Amino acid sequence: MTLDSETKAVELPEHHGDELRLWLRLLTCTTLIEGEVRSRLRERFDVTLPRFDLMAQLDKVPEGMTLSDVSKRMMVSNGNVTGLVERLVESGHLDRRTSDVDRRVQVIRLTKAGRAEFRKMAAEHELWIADIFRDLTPKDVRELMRLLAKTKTSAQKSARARGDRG
Amino acid sequence: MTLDSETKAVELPEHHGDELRLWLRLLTCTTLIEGEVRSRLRERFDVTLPRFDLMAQLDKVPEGMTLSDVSKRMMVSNGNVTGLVERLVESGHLDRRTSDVDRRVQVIRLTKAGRAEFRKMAAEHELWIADIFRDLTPKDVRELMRLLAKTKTSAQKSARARGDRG
DNA sequence: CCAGATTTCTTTAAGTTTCAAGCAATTGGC
DNA sequence: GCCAATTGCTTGAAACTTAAAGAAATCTGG
Repeated sequence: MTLDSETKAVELPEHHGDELRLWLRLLTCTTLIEGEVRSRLRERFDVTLPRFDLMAQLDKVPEGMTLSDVSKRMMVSNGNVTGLVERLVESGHLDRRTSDVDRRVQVIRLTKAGRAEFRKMAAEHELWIADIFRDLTPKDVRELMRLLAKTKTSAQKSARARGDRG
Repeated sequence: MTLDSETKAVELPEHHGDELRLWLRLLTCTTLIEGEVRSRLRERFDVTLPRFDLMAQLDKVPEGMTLSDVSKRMMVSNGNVTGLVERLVESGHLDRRTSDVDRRVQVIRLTKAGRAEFRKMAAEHELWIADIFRDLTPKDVRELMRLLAKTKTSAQKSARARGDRG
């Protein structure tokens, strides 16, 4: 018993290396895919990933969203969205108007041109993603979906437990 | 048969929604965890995530690495590393010297102080990660590792097939 | 040896991102 | 109605990021 506790001493203060390796692998996968998508978007459509992401959010809601909504959905800061929207309005992709009921609120929508351009990009984008995940069987995909859902819940719980607000 | 092909028409041009949803979920998970780690690093140690990541790379290799090595390992651009290293040398965390054998090459290492500080941060960091993944069973972790490995390989293959270099 | 190609790193411009501070509008309690 | 707190957004500073172009050193094949 004494011997046993000695041999295991190195990993005694709890063994958390597996979770760390998992996190690094998750990060590597995402970085890899994100970089690939970013390259293709630039090369094929000369658009940045953040702009594409913002347009993707808006495409789902024809009646438009507030900046706060976008900010929450994209999980980025308010100030970030302000700047992104500014440039997309400038380039004619977005339409922006102040809410009638609350003059603090800015409602943004895709313009007709913006929507058309986004749909064109989104169609190709979907094929890229399919190609990137080509080696995964439908069962792999289902299983990953399940495990990532569990991961998300776990992470959210951990964040909430800490205090959540800085 | 004619009827069948008509009813399926909407999803005929290939069905790739599952992969897209999987990608979005993967991205959500990573963004969520990354944000949580970023917050904690700032709050607890007043350090940014990129600096922590760079120091983590260097901690694994006491004899030091070149900027190119770091750039490849972190999957970020060369210019990015140049700036990061500049600031970390400035703050005394990194030591930098020109290689004797190749005067283009800059070798960087953690200073004694830098290493001590990193080790302190890394110990807590590992606990945060363990907490974030708390709900996953050891089996879940193994399974995720396996599926993400497969995903990584698939994504790399897809990137290579495209041409890889922009 | 030498010219051209390659590699390593830096620089530049533009854009993204966060955090913190601040302003304006709204809401809620009294 | 009024004041305080909250909410929605903007601004400013600093840092991060990429892509592209450039400088310096090395390598390669004559």
